[in-house]
Amino acid sequence: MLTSAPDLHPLIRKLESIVDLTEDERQALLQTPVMVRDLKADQDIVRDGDRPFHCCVILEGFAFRYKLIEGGKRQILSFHIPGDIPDLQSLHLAMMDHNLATLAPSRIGSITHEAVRRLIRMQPRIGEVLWRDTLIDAAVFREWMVNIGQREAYPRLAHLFCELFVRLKAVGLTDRHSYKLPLTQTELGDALGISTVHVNRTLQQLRGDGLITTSDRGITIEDWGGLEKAGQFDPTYLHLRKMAA
Amino acid sequence: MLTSAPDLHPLIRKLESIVDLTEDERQALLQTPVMVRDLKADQDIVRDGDRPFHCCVILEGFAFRYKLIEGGKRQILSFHIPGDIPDLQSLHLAMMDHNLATLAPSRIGSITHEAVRRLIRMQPRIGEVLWRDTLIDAAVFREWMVNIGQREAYPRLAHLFCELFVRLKAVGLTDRHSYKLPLTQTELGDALGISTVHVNRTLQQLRGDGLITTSDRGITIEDWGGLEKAGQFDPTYLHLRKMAA
DNA sequence: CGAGGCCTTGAACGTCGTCAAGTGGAGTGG
DNA sequence: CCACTCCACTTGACGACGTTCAAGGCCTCG
Repeated sequence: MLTSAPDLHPLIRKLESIVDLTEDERQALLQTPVMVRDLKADQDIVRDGDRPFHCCVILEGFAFRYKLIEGGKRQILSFHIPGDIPDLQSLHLAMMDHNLATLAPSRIGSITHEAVRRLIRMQPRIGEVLWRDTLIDAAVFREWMVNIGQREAYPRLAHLFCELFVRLKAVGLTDRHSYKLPLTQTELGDALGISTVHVNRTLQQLRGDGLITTSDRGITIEDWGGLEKAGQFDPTYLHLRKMAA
Repeated sequence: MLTSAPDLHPLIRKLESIVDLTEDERQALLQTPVMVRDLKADQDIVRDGDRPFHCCVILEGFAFRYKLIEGGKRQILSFHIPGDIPDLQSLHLAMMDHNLATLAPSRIGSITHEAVRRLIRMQPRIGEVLWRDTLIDAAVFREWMVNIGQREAYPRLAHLFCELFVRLKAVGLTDRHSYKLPLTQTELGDALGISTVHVNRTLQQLRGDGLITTSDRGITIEDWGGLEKAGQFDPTYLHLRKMAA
């Protein structure tokens, strides 16, 4: 748990996937005080009902947000990759209305709200970028609503795999057409609103149709065009500067 | 289509349901130039793919956001009531990724992005409130994801009716336990990810259980406690200052 | 008075959930 | 080094929640 010279480059890379940054802005970001922690997989970072006084940046690893409801069900709300600030909303919404946890062993940076506010005051354009980032967050929620509400299991899975590929590619975390994906089938199900058993069967179809192959903790897209079509995927809602292909 | 002395009070009322405003801030809002239009029901206000240069405020009536997908399906993303700024995200996301339309005859105000930016520059705290408003928007999306992804039709409908009641009450648009609700069963279905036929049958159950009664274009909650329980409703996610009961 | 929405109802079908059991790999401890 | 456990994945059977198709009634509006 160190407080010095943290590597905020994942954040900068992420922000540059949505806007240009000036040298001043980049410097201001790099000088922001960050506390870094290394967490194991499946550890809660912030919990429903908490009133956090800092925001988290994913520096390495994966995280996800989720809500639990009576009856033991869980809805996963989003997946987060290096550069994301999954609880940026806590800057203006005092109380957490969901949980944030690691999906895999991760390096997490914490920036106090105070420091974020100072950063925004010094570099107002960064404030706009952060606002914009939360708006993209909301845009992804909207697309997930469409996915969960209107599509069947097969396209639903396809769409998610497309989204993750494009987002990871935007921050340079893909390897050709493969990427790390430390998700269990239960987690996939909780994210997409389908049961684990059905995830299993549907994945087999996707593999059988030659769209993807899965390895230990990763996935390879064998037929991007086919997957995109199967998931009716259109990356516009991610509001990236340059689109992947 | 007039450009003078518009009544922005619905917006002020809405913003005051989430924060306190100073007199200066209220004045600044009232002096913001607004163009007012009266629209009929079922009219698109902004369309997917547009690059709007202004934001819309609902002054009277109801609106909703939706996405269309191949196959003719439609997902309704949110419902909007007087005081809401449903396309505030266009301030920082150039291209619309969904549609915005009226649900009933409505009076819509338009404020140019330019004017919004000026307002924020003059009254930075209003900028924070607007950011906060978009964050609440996202919080509602999250709760809808839970609703659509994890709950069955019966609680899903109950939850939506609870949410609309609390939101309308927060801006003073309820009458005891009744409120105007100009929604067809098809629209309810498209919002909740269930078919029209099933909405119909499930509504009959809600009525049969004495939780609600429906009139022409309105709904009355007959048993708030029961409805809340049926929908597992907890208004925390709306991040209002004072909660309704 | 006709037309078009919206609501309602019935019946058949299907996607998906639940229950249950079994496999296999990874990590733990004897 | 080999049980043993735990967890993720897999498979089969059955049932149910919800969809689709089809048709009829009611109200509003032109």
